[in-house]
Amino acid sequence: MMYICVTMSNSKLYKGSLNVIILKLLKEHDKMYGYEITQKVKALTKGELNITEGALYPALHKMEAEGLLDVEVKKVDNRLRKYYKLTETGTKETVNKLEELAEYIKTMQALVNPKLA
Amino acid sequence: MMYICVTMSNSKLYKGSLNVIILKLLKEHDKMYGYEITQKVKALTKGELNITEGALYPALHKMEAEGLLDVEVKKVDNRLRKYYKLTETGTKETVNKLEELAEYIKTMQALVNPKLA
DNA sequence: AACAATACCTAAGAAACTTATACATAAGAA
DNA sequence: TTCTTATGTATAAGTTTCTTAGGTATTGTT
Repeated sequence: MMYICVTMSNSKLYKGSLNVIILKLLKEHDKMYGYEITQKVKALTKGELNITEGALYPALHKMEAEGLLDVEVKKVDNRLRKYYKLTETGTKETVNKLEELAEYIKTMQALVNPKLA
Repeated sequence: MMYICVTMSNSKLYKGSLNVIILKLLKEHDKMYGYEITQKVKALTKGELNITEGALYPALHKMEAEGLLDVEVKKVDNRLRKYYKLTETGTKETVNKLEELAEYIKTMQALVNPKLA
């Protein structure tokens, strides 16, 4: 049997949206580890958005370096997990980034679909 | 007198959104020149989105090279203008890109504001 | 025994921006 | 008159952020 994929199998991320996705997930779920984030995004978007590890891990490390995230390493089933959670600064930043995103989406909709504006 | 800017004076573009903005404007206005596009975007978004020339002109050139746009040079008031318009391919591409954007916005809203999904 | 899933990581390269600069004309203010 | 602003084009250097492609290691499945 053969299936033909009709939908965009993996639409490209728009630049900057990865950070706000991570922040939002951490805001909702308190603490998460990298692999968990990739699976969560996949599930929430029904497979439409696939966060690649090559994008995710550097992003997490950077946000940690910027003081937005705290890390806690745990060993589960003899495998390493790095749990990330928002710092106070990170929580504030999340609010800002979410506002920015909402604003941006509104702006884009006004541009692209002016009749609804 | 001193004023403090409260709004995002110039929110960064999300990667990929510039192309679809250009395509959409050309779909609505038949033909436009670069400077006109920057002014139009500024007006439509009340100054919130400023398309920089360093982003715009290379993008126009690339879309022309890809066969999405046709160019027509005109001299107005002794100044050069390059009018761009959609080719047939460009028109089709515009439809696709607009669909993709709508899809992406929906996905992001589901991620970031799951209560409304 | 081999493969998929889980879990982390980085390096090389592409792509799309920003910033800065350049050139040129016209209009308006100092 | 000279300087700045607006109009109009363009490119070069640098940054950020992603994709692609690898690497390591454990556990569970075929």
